[in-house]
Amino acid sequence: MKTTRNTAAKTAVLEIFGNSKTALSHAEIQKQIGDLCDRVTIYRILERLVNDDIIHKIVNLDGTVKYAKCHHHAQRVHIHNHAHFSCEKCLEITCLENVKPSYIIPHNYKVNDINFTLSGLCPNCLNSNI
Amino acid sequence: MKTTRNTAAKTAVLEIFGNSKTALSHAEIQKQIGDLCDRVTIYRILERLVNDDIIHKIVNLDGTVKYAKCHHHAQRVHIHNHAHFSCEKCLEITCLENVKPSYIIPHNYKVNDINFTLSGLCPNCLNSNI
DNA sequence: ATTTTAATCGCAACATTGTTGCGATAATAT
DNA sequence: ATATTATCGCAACAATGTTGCGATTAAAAT
Repeated sequence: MKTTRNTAAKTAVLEIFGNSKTALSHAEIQKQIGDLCDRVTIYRILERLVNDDIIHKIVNLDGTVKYAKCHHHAQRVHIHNHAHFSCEKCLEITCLENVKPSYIIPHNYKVNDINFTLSGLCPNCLNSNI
Repeated sequence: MKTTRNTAAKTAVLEIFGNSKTALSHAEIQKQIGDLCDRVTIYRILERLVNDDIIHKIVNLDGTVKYAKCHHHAQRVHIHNHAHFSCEKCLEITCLENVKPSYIIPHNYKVNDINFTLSGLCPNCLNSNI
């Protein structure tokens, strides 16, 4: 039945996500974790958290991978269909929970998951550009 | 003025794209190229072709990167705002040129580029599943 | 409280993907 | 034919992710 365990490393990773308003990469998590656990362990924790729908994986336009907390809205089936915004300047990735794309797809395709990422300048960097 | 040259390797890569109906990864191109040119050269050719708007880069949900030919429709500004479909079974990625998402974004964000990828079963694999 | 079990970990080793510097090569303009 | 310089090949490196396996350890069972 595959129970999932609470370990020190997992707790630490969850706390890091709790303190972050933006999505985090493996490297960023590792920097915060320090030598509390191994590099590989972080990969495995992230994998588990994704499977348990506690975080979701975000792939950016440039191919970089980040993770962010899931905010469940009492949906039965949990699909991460909201948009992500990737700032070209500060490189931060944020979930735009309320931005959901609408689209029409040919009937002979079966869609299981979607990825909708917008890239450009976030409000902070847009202001400091003026 | 930076002229761009036609080399044997570039011609070969373009021909491979011409013969493919789906998007191609660096590894797939390399397999077809054989030892006609170096691995690094393929990276540099892909980089150039992207800059010249001859191909566009597609980042899949799982983080894999592929490239596909651009189909220009007499637009002045060339934005790759169409959807891409990634089949979970045959792993092929195809451009859905006619599928374009509509969405509403907060005004304080400046969007320069978008990535809209759908993942699931393509028509071929959907049929063979029945 | 002690034992059992299997989920998780650390480590080492490896694979893939992508980048950079630099001297050599070759496409194009003159 | 010659000059210019975009492109190439090679080697070396870096980042990211994966796998196997014996050692730990959280949590269930006793």
